[in-house]
Amino acid sequence: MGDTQTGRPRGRRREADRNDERLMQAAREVFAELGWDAPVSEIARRAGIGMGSLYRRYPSKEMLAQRMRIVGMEQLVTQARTALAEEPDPWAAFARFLRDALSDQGAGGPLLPLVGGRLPATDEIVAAAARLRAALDDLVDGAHRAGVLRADFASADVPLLLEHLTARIPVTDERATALHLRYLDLILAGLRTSTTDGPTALQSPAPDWAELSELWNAPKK
Amino acid sequence: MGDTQTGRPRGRRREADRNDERLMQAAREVFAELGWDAPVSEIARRAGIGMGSLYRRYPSKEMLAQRMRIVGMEQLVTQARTALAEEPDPWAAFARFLRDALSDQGAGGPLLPLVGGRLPATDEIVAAAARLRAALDDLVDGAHRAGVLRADFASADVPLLLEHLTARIPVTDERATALHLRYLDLILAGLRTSTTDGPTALQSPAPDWAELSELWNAPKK
DNA sequence: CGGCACCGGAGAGGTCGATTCCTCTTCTCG
DNA sequence: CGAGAAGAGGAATCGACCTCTCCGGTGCCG
Repeated sequence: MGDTQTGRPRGRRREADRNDERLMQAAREVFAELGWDAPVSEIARRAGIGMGSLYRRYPSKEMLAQRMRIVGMEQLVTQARTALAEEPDPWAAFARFLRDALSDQGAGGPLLPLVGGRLPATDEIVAAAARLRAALDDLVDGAHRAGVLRADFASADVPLLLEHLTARIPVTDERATALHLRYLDLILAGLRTSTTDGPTALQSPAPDWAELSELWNAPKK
Repeated sequence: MGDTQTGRPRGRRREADRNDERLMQAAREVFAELGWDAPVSEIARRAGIGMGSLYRRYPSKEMLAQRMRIVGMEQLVTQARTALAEEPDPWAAFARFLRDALSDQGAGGPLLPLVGGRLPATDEIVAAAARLRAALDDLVDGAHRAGVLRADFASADVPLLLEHLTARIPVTDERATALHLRYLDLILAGLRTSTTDGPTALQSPAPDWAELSELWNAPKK
């Protein structure tokens, strides 16, 4: 059945779908590298499609970015769930997720685009954020319960950490990713509970998800 | 004597000097928050001076930024030297320097501006970078020799770490600094040599100063 | 083979920012 | 005290650049 309902896309229609994928891909890369100010034309160029096609699919730059944010978050959710499912050890799952998120193997794009916050919050975005939160909670709670992750680390720290770790530095994508992973290793070392260290409590309070959503969404205009 | 030579600045001249300080201060803040694309007018606004005055002092935005980079680097050098002088314990000195650099107490500005690399390298910049390197080498070597800092951490990691840690997030300056310090604590925990952990070697190779200077300076045009 | 739906890309119109220019103020000095 | 220098301030200039629209060309279907 499945195929019968929508009909397997063929010809022109198939190209449109492929274009859409390339678009998301390109948008991820470009926004990650240049930030919100990246010219739309650059996205089109990298996707190998014309401006016309891009704007037919998404009515505005903002809509494009919104969609990309959702796709990005869903990708993180998938990576979190996969890590959880494939790694029996809670610490391994946690560490693997962070590494996957940074190297972003699935998408091929070198960086992940939590991107230009300060866009109006769509219902879809809110929903995606909720799913992301749930997934990260699972990951972090699991590690906490296993006693391998320092207790003063919250799940809301994860997106912020990723955002810090993906700081844009003007080197080749490959080297940038390598450096990101290097510093992730450092942070993982600091995150792991060690029975020897006592006085290493974090001094500033953890962020919570309310703070994150304020940070990600425009002040409800 | 001393005063006789230049004459203690008075009146208009004195105001000009004060303006210059405010300018550097404002530039630090604004560039730190908005990045290289920050409008010059915003810097002037925050410094409380007019565009005319700004442009009489610095012939272009680029020159202004260059000077600011030098001032920023010198400030880091001072902080490093101070930490080294005032903290007998190598680890304490190292940690204190990083904390100082992030909270930037001396300047009053909330963030430090390693800023928009990719500007042509002035001789002055090269010299300042060399002094910075020397200071950081001292700090890192001291900790290494004391055996309190993991061996695979290089002095060239310091500027990169700072750059990562100061990732711009759109919250109040105070909260941003708090979060930066939070993640610094995490990294410090990971940086400290612990005799218990073996398998935590960093996977990506350390950066070196040659890489940094490429990253900071425009490809000699 | 004709028509439709879609593609790519040049260009209109508008925003925004670096730099300049001109006016008004504050000192300095004879 | 008045003229002139040295600045201060900020509006106006001159482009650069970007988003989004419009249009001629092309491949696929019947």
